[in-house]
Amino acid sequence: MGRPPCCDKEGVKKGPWTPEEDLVLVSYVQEHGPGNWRAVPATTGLMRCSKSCRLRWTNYLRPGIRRGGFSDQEDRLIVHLQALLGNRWAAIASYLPDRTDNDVKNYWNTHLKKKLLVQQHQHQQRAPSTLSPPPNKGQWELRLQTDIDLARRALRDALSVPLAEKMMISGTRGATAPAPPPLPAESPPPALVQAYELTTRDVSCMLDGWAPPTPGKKSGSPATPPPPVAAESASGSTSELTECSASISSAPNRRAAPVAAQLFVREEKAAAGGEEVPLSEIESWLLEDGGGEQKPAHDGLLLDAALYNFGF
DNA sequence: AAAGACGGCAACCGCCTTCAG
DNA sequence: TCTGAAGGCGGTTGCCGTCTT
Repeated sequence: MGRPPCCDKEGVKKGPWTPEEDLVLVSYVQEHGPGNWRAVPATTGLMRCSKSCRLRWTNYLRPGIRRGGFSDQEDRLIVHLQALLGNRWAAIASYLPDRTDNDVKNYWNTHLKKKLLVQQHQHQQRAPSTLSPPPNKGQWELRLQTDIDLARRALRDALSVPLAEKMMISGTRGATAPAPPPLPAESPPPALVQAYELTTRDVSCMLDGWAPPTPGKKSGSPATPPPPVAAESASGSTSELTECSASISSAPNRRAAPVAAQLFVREEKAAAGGEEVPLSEIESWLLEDGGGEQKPAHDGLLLDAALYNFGF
């Protein structure tokens, strides 16, 4: 015996979501919280599969999502992480607290991959010996260590950018999101507001004051307590963006603790003169070595070619 | 100005893991 | 303990807007 079926295949609507459907879904989540997606179609009358509802929420309607306008820092972080983790987009996106795995994946496939190929091609023309025959075992071990060192250094670099810079949108690349409308006086600063894609922001505004319920024992991280940021962000001194990041990190079914989100809050608290937030284990791992410069050990390292030729 | 090519991205598909019954 | 659905995730598709000819 298993669970009852989530939804029958017949009569399920496909294709783009309408604003009305979005509104229904947002209202449901506002009332019940994210999760138990199989109940959404039955409860709301939406003619959508539960999976489709979850996808729509996690990728577009969830508060705090930033669309398009990837910064150079984000570019670098994605490239580094992709080199280290491969196409594990969910893991990569966990280091970009306001990005979704789908967004990162699309951005990689449509922008970064091409950019990387061009840069690699240019590098091969400058130094054809770069892509040399595979190394022997000793070299391979050295390579692996270099990969790890590079990734750590990259993460340090990317995550140590001043908070204000992180929150700024470059506006020179990626999707051309329309400029947000004028904001009321009590709204967050423009730099923060720009972080939201227009339509998503509109819907997200409906969720003001809403906080995700405490994750149940459902899949994901049953033994993992919510990150510190979730509770601390409710202090009122933190920005809307921080709260969004916190709500993301504390959302149910989130497997990896978003380190970047924690760093976000640490930096913001430090900037505001607040108390020091303890370093997590991962942060400590990232930041150990005292930020010492590490040089690539091999010319033949493909990762080196990717990273350094990419202009990083 | 029109038509075809191209690129970006939202959404679907299918596989895998987790977990409820 | 077993079964099968839910949820998560990465790959892929197809629509739509933009660009080029």
